[in-house]
Amino acid sequence: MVCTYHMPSVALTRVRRKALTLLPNQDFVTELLNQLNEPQRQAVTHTEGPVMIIAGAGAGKTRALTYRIAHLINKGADPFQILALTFTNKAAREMKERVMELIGHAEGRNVWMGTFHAVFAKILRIEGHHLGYPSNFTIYDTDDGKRLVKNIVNDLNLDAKTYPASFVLHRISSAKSNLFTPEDYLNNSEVRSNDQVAGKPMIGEIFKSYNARLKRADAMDFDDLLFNTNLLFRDFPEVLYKYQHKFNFILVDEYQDTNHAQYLILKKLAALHENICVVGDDAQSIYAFRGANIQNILNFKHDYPDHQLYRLEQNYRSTNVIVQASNKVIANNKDQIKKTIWTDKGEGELISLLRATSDNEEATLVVNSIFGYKMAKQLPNKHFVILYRTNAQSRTFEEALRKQNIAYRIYGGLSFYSRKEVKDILAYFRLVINHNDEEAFNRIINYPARGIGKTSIEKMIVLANDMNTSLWEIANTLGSLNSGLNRPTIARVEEFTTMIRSFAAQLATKDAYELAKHITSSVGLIKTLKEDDSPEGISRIENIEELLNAIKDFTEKEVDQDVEGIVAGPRQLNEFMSEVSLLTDADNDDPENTDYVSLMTIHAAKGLEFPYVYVVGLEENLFPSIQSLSARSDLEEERRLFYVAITRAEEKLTLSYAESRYRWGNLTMCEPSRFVEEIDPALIEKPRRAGFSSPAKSGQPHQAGNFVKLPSTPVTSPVQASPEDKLQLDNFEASDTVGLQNGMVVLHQKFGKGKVISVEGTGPNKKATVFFNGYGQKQLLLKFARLQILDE
DNA sequence: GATTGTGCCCTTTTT
DNA sequence: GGGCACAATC
Repeated sequence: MVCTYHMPSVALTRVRRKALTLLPNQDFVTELLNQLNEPQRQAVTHTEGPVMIIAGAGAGKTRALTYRIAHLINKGADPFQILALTFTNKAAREMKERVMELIGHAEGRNVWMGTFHAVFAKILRIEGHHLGYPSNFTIYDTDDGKRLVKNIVNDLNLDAKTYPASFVLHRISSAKSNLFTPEDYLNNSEVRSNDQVAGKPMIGEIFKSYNARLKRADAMDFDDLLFNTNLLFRDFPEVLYKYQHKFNFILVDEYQDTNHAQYLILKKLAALHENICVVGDDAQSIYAFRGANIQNILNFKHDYPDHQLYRLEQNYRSTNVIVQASNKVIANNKDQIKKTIWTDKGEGELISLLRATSDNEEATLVVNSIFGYKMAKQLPNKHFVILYRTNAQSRTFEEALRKQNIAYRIYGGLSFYSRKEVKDILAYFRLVINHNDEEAFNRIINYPARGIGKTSIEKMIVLANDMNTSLWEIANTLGSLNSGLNRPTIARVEEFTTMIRSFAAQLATKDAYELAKHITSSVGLIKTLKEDDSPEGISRIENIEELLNAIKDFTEKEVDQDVEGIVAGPRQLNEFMSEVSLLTDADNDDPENTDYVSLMTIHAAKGLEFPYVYVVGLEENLFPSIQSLSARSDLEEERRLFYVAITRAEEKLTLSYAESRYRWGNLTMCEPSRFVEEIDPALIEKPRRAGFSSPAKSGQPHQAGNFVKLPSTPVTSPVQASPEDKLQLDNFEASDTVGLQNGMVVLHQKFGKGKVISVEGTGPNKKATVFFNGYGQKQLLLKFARLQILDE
């Protein structure tokens, strides 16, 4: 955990001003700088004034940042005065580790290093009272936000189909990222007419209510952390001055991904010293969908006319084949700053392209390829990563890896902290810490069941809305209100609030683990879960145990002293909770067992590198995604995403696609992605496919890159001959299985003889359900299955 | 009020 | 294929 929040009572004014004991060590500095190339060295040693570093993929961006921090401290800068902002916890942690390696643990840990959200949350816990927030405010995640929007849509008697929670929330998020208040939103005629045209005129009203409900719950969503920080610095100059003064040196990673709110905060913070160094690559901007604004790179040039620009164009990561392929791909984008990325790492292996008939076969092919390389070259699992566009694609690879007994780890997806049972327990902790947290209240008031039903809760919510107060307040004054609840129900609600209060009373006296354990056992959740002895039920209990273990680790862990003057002591539950809300699954690495194949979305892979990279699911409508095809800017973002994907590879890049894939339980036809065609064919090895053999079964995996090629399969590069290829396939289907009917006996190259159960769909989507002896029922796309009719 | 059953939407991507 | 909201039934 990088950015640790500590007790808010410890004010920043209790400064433990460190004497600058570390004298510049000339040998060390020289050695440090000798490890850099010329532009890197210039960027690192140019410490005063605004600096922008435009760095290509693999050009040593992180290295420049970490060395810069080390160099600053060596020159005598106080680590407490350095602020380094990243976009992911993982990036922040890695940077911190590298800085500590360079200059030692004692100094390195004092640098303020964390994600925008984590650092600003920390500041808001200390300063939020200026804006009317208590220091124990809750951070609502997307899930909480969606529930709240749903409730509001319901309360306003709006149609849930016209106002889907995720859509509304996205609009609200964009508005907040651009610093729109609900009032700004409602008064903006352009926005309003957009909503009007879209048939969703009430979004502004929902936004207004959403913000009011957040405030009432003493809660902020992710966007509020930025919005409110900006507000704080805008309206409270003395607070701004304090932090301007504190952060003498500001460093920002992945600057191309900053949104408008982040841009303005940075501008304000840096205004006093103007010692701001931003590092970015426009080609790797992949977060425009959540408000990132590449224009911020241009704004930087305008805001700081005397800035110095450094370009890092030498790629140290990848082979020439990979660098050339990525240059070619990104050249298709109109919007870009021209760069010439080069490497002297040597040509390297050609890019492999795997073509599979189905998503399952794609997974088998990829995993067999991994297995082959592992065996042939004796490589550890951690050299491999499988990258995909959407989280949903992980399943088939997971299964294939499990079959081959290869250790793997999935990043993202349904994260540990978003599992229902974990969220339930966390809701108890949240409510204990912040009684006004309504999402938590709603979640657990009747879970486990304590006889407080839906109608009772509805009545309380109506009361809360009428009196504009929190649910907690209503729950505590039910006896004196004309609530319409019956006496036994009121008694049960009172029992609940009394219990929560008794937990709260122990916040200060028990450490995080003791209290968490006490709450978990007192509320009877484990007991409820134990009644379910299915595998899922058992895994739920295990997850809760895992959560308690995590809290135990946290409690025992040494306090990271990155707030000045912090008093070490047993760590408490509210400290744990303030960290957990900004955590994602990727932040839970098990240090004991690190040798696994990684599976993650391309977004999650940004900033990482692996020797062997598999980019899978390269199909039109999946990658690029179907939503991106209507606007050029969206398509270009997808292309940048592809660029990010292929530039993760150090030695060997393998691309794959499937010709058919299950989506939403339906078999869909796929065409290879246009991105594959954008790579110079000379850089790609002839495509291979596994044909219809079943390699996983034999236990005899193929040698690296040596798949069975079936003579009957037309093997052509999709780059050169895909139309022709398709034509052949179409003809095949038309001539051979056009008259396929129920009850016919057919021959399949892999499954053998089978009987047709049903035929559905038309044209290229025509498919048959066939029962094969020994294989069972299969759904086959006629276009690919090449069924031979034996008998009628 | 709780439990079980049924239809409906879903899939971008993350802090 | 699966999770979740709503409906029907005890």
